[in-house]
Amino acid sequence: MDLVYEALVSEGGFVSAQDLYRKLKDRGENIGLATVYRSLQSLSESGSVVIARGDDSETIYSACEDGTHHHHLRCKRCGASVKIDSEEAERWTASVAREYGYVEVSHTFDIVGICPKCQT
Amino acid sequence: MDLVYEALVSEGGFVSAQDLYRKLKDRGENIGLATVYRSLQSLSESGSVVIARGDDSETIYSACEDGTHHHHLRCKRCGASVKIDSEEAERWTASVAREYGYVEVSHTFDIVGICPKCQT
DNA sequence: TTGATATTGATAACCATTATCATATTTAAT
DNA sequence: ATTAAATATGATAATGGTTATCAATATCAA
Ligand SMILES: [Mn+2]
Ligand SMILES: [Mn+2]
Ligand SMILES: [Zn+2]
Ligand SMILES: [Zn+2]
Repeated sequence: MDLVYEALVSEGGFVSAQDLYRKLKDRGENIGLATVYRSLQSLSESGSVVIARGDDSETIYSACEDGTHHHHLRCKRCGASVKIDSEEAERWTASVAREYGYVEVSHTFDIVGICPKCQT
Repeated sequence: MDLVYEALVSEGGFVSAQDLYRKLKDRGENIGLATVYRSLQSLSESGSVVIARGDDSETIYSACEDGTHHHHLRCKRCGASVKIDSEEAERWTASVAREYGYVEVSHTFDIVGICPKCQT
């Protein structure tokens, strides 16, 4: 668990469970894939890891200490992400939900692009 | 292809390929699961079907003739969805992308709640 | 020390999706 | 209408990320 969290923190951005597992193994750690999944799962439940869905069918994870509601702008090349303020978008979703009479409305924003460093 | 499209239209909202397949079989149609996937795939490429990712790991599809960029507010109970105007959110994402120097930025909004009909 | 409890790693199972392939259907040319 | 090539279809196997299982190991409290 601590090992997985460390590795994820040092990763800096979003990474898949499989990739994280490979990197840990390559580093010589004795760890199982199931443990990586389990750790990421409980870390996300405890709020220190955020989850997103990459372009493909892999779930990707990133360490994020901030427990308050926010979103990320993520690089599709390297996985780097920046926390972004979303007040404006929050108000928009709330007003849309009200307009159509939907309740218990939640949302997921997946915003991806190419970060400054990855631009040739 | 036409059969799949019809079924999806009559469905009204979002539904998974597996569910659509089951409903077609229950209706007595002679169709294969692969054909359902293939049809939904090409329909989405031709722009008459939109794709989203449900809470679980299933991809869900909905007939949507509107080829312009827009988003949906979807009911997590019955799959019903309403097309929503997102100009405000579009401007927000564009400004965020500019602020952090990200280019080629695209986004996916998944906004789900409980529709008026499904509220007890 | 000892016994109960929780964690771990290896591996099998799961399941949505895709690839394969033989058959059936459509299309175009003769 | 015949025939041959091209395309679409359904059945089924394969893929791959994720989860379940389980025996072994570590942790903890008497
Ligand atoms: Mn938000
Ligand atoms: Mn948009
Ligand atoms: Zn980058
Ligand atoms: Zn509903």
